[in-house]
Amino acid sequence: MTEAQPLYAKVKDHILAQIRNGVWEPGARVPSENQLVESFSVSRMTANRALRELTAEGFLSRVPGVGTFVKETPARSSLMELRNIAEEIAQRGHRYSARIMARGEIEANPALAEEFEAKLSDRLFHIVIVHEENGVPVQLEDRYVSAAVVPDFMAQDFSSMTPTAYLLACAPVDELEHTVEASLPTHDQQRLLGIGALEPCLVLRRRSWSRGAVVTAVTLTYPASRYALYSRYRTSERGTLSQ
Amino acid sequence: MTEAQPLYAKVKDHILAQIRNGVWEPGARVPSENQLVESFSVSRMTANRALRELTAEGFLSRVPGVGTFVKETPARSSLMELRNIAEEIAQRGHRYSARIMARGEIEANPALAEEFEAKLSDRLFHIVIVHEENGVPVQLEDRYVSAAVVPDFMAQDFSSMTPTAYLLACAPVDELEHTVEASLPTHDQQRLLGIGALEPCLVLRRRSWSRGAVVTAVTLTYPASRYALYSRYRTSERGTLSQ
DNA sequence: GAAAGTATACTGTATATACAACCTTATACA
DNA sequence: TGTATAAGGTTGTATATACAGTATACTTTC
Repeated sequence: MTEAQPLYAKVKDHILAQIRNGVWEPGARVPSENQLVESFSVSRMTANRALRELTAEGFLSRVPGVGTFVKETPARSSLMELRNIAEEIAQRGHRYSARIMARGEIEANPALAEEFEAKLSDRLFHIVIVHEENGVPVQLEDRYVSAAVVPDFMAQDFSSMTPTAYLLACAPVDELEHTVEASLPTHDQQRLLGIGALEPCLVLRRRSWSRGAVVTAVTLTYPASRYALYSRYRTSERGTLSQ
Repeated sequence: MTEAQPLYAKVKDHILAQIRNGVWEPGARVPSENQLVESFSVSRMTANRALRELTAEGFLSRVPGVGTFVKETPARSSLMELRNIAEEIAQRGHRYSARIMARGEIEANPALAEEFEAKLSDRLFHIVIVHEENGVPVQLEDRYVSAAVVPDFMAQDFSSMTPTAYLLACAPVDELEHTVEASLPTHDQQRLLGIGALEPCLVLRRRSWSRGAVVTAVTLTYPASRYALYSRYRTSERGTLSQ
């Protein structure tokens, strides 16, 4: 967990933490490169790299001759909010249930290592859950979790709290990646979801990052006839839409 | 227009150009830092910055002790942004083309009237376009547009400017609704997209509002094998990092 | 008092140098 | 033949140094 971290990453983390904890509000001035040189005992190039990367990542804005400032970040709603499927079903007045079909701890294979931006020897938790609405399977969750980031993951009781909810409570998400595609179900998926071979499925893949590390990678499979993804939101004043 | 460009930017541009022009295919090896030092007469730190930034931007992948390689970039579309499919395809260095399969003006039927929150007598434009990447259909666009909001819609030449781009220029979007589902293609869709009956499709439905009125309702159908929806963003950041 | 000049602080870029970690390949040895 | 070992190339990080460009505050000059 406590890996040897490069110096520039330590500086980045410190600044990000101040922003996340609200110590430095949007618009606030961030220490100059020379001040960071003093307080962290690093070279100016190292401080510069930390500030430059945070700027490229959208957290800061810099003005030559003036200083560095926390960027204004209006809230954005997204198509893919991290919604809790249990709550969602309950909200519709239906009965939620879950069946855990598999759980274990494995070593990362090459594909998983790349997905987690980690090494081959790293350990991952794996869990397969079928989520049901009124007893009918509506979502197949196939999830890998970094054991380094969330060591206590397996101790949880996922019939009472969904993995999504638990992970959100453990590690603040600061980056999300989604891929949505359509596919016909495999034999396993047909069996677990109780659907036919010709029923198309939505497949949503999500990776989430916390403090620069991949926390979890999950594949959610929805039978098309029982589920659709939906979102509706207002765009902010300045507009989140690019052409 | 030829601005004074930093050296690291010149190196970046050169590498990007080779990738965009297809000189360096995905997976191909990129010159090492020391080779760039030689050919560009820069210091290794400058070459390193160029390669590091291109890696952060998703164009390259680097392996310590081995080398730097052009990253594979699968066909993906951003979920959150209203992006122009023509630009998206061009950005991948591929050829974009479009075929208009139908266009006309109709009166709203009950279903459409409800969708547009309008009256039955209201007039709507209808257009069906097949978007192609390197001559292969990748998206079927079935769009209705409010004639009241965008009276000049039909006067446009949609082989040179996509409807999305035109509508964005006409009416600022202040609300968006998305639905994503999976389905098997209808006969018409099979014919228009040139796919088989067993190829599942992603179906994205979008409604957009401007000044309280529905501007357009569109159904986009993507063959699963040729396209996936993609988004990646930082939760505290404004712009989507689509790459 | 206003304009011009000056000092200072800050960011942006570029270089030379150094060392660590990693991977591949060739070589020496058992 | 198989196994260590060494060598060389590659990326990753860190430092010290230098100079350019920009904005602000202060001082001088008219």
